[in-house]
Amino acid sequence: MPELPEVETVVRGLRPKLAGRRLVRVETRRKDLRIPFPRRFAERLTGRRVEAVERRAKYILLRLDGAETVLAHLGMAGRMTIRLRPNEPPDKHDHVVMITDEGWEFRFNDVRRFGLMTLVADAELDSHPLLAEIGPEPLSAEFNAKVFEAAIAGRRTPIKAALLDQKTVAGIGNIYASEALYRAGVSPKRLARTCKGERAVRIVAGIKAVLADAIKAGGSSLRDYVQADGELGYFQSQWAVYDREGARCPGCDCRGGIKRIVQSNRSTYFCPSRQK
DNA sequence: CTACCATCCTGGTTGC
DNA sequence: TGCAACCAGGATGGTA
Repeated sequence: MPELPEVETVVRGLRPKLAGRRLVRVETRRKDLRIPFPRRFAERLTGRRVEAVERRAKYILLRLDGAETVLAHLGMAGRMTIRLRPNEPPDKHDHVVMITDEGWEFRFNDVRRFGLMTLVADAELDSHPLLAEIGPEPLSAEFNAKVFEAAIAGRRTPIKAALLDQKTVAGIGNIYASEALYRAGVSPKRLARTCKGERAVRIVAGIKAVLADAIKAGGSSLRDYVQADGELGYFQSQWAVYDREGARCPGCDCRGGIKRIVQSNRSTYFCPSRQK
């Protein structure tokens, strides 16, 4: 899926067209995605004002008037776009369409339907099952080496798997886990509980740096991901290791180049000579 | 707690 | 060219 940088880019694209606007027409075009839409979802949104567009972890939040929030996740292949395109028929995989009072058309397209969109009362947002267990925002000051070390203390799982666990830290997925560990010089196979002290400092710095760089580039585009205006991100050209099996490591002259291994059934890429 | 596997779903790519 | 197998940015729930 879109990981944190891609979701952040989508949020930044949606915000100028959605925040402060009223939804004059809302349509769901099937009854569920990963989970069912709430009862009368479209009716309950129609006429509401979007007060803010925010991100938490990989979730997109449309804060509505009336103290409710649309909580949305893009899954692996979800796209949210917003354009002026009157009367253009929806695509087969456009599952939600919303029109604002200024005539902008929002579409949630998701071929694989691993995404979701639901409606939550603001009072229940923090304790909502989808959000309650999620760890700190990696780009916030509250995510630091001390907090990170505490989160992984005692865990016998490989550090790569621990980074994919949203309880450890929010928003990291398969691409940025590999990239962050490369920047940190830490092997993805190293047990989480051994990533203490200087290693923890380097991993936290690696996470923050790679996510910030990726946001600057508008995220990574391959296959499904596009920004809210349909443009492509370009961070994939800056990947050091992800999807680069056999390529030269950009940081050293090691012979073997980038290696690919499988952990928890997901591909991991790293440079064995730089990452210990 | 942990590892591991299957599952949801579609479509693009690879290999025979 | 056809077709089947495999693979994919996520998350969850079951098993051992």
